[in-house]
Formats: sequence, structure tokens, C-alpha cells
Amino acid sequence: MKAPISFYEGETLHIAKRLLGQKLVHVVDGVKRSGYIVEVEAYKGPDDKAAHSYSGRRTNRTEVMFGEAGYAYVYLIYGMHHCFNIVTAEIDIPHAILIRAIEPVDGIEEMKISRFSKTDITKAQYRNLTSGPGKLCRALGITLEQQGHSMQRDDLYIELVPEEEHLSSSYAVAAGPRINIDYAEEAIDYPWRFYYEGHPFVSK
DNA sequence: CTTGGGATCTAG
DNA sequence: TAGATCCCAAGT
Repeated sequence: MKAPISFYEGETLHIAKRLLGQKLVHVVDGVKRSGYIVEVEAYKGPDDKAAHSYSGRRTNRTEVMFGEAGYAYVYLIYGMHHCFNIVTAEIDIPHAILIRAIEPVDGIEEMKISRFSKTDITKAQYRNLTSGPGKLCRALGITLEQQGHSMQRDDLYIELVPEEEHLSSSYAVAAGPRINIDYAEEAIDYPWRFYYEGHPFVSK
């Protein structure tokens, strides 16, 4: 079942934790690519110094964060990598959740091609398929084209995972400080990164 | 128009 | 551990 808009409304930290174990789906050329979410980070502007929407900074790039929940916020970083976020909370509250890692499920061969241009890869390469925000975007075929897209589309959505196949029953949820936000002063230590402890696809 | 910097990844 | 590589936003 596709996660409804209401899934993304409410308290961002709760939504972040609820996203763990759900399936992120992107359909490319009619082929479904997906993975279980195993690592996320919450960004809560305008008060969060790590957020692009800090202090209400509203630009073409960040505009979507100020809109309603359940939309994709995609941006390019370091000139070459894409990062995929989902907007949460109410209108004018510019929160978003960065998806940092997934465990591959559907379309694995297609993801291998997108990442390594071949399907014959080593174990180490397989572990690197989707274990980071830039890597998973590359694998899923997410680019700036998806910026601002609704998560209710037929080709981009979260699929709610039935309780019995949920990773949360096998892994403990850990919380810790977010990665690479050393400029964020007092927000550096906020424990807004959530992940499955010991899961092989968690970054780093 | 110019400039500085960034929620990363890979290779060596 | 450095280098790739370029959008984005702020300032002139």
C-alpha cells in the first residue's frame, strides 16, 4: 500500500523513525526499483542551523520545503551527487527528511547498471550499491527531474511494508548526530539521524 | 557577474 | 586523503 499524504504530516522526528523499514520506490522506464529505508536524517527549519531552510531561507531550491507534506526535495551537492528528501509537517513549516541509505529490493540489476555500468560486481561493490544518499539516488535513477514531485505519483512513492516483513523486528533503531553538518553550530549534536544498528547498508 | 562553499563518492 | 565538478545563493 502506498503511503498517503497523512503519513508525512505531523511531527518530523516521529515520521523519520516511521520511515525506517518502509520501501522507497522509483519506477524508471517501466521498471520498478526499490529498497527498504535503513537510514534517515531529519532537517527542521527554520530553527535548525543544519537545514537548507534555516532562518526561513526561501529560494527556488528550498521553496518546496515550505509547501505541503509528501513532496520530493531533491538537490545537487558537491557538483555531482543528488540527495533525496521528503517534505514533512505542515505548510510553511520547512521540514524534510533526507533518505541516507536503503537495502536494495526490486530492480537490483538495473541499479547495478546505473551505479557501475555492469551487473557483474563484487560483494564490496554490492554493499556500496545504495549505502549513502548520493549512491541511492544514482541507483534509483533520482535526479533534479524529481525535484518537487509528489510522493503520490505512480512512479515515485513510499510503499508501506507489512508488519511481518518489517526490518524493525530484526534491528534496533539507533539515533545519533547527523553527518557532515560541521557548520551547524549548536545543531551539530542534535540526534536527528536514525538508522538500524548494524545494518550492512547503513552509510560509513 | 563573481565568488565561496557544500546534507558526497571514488580512487589511490 | 585529495580531487572531482557545478549548482546555488549572496554580494557587488
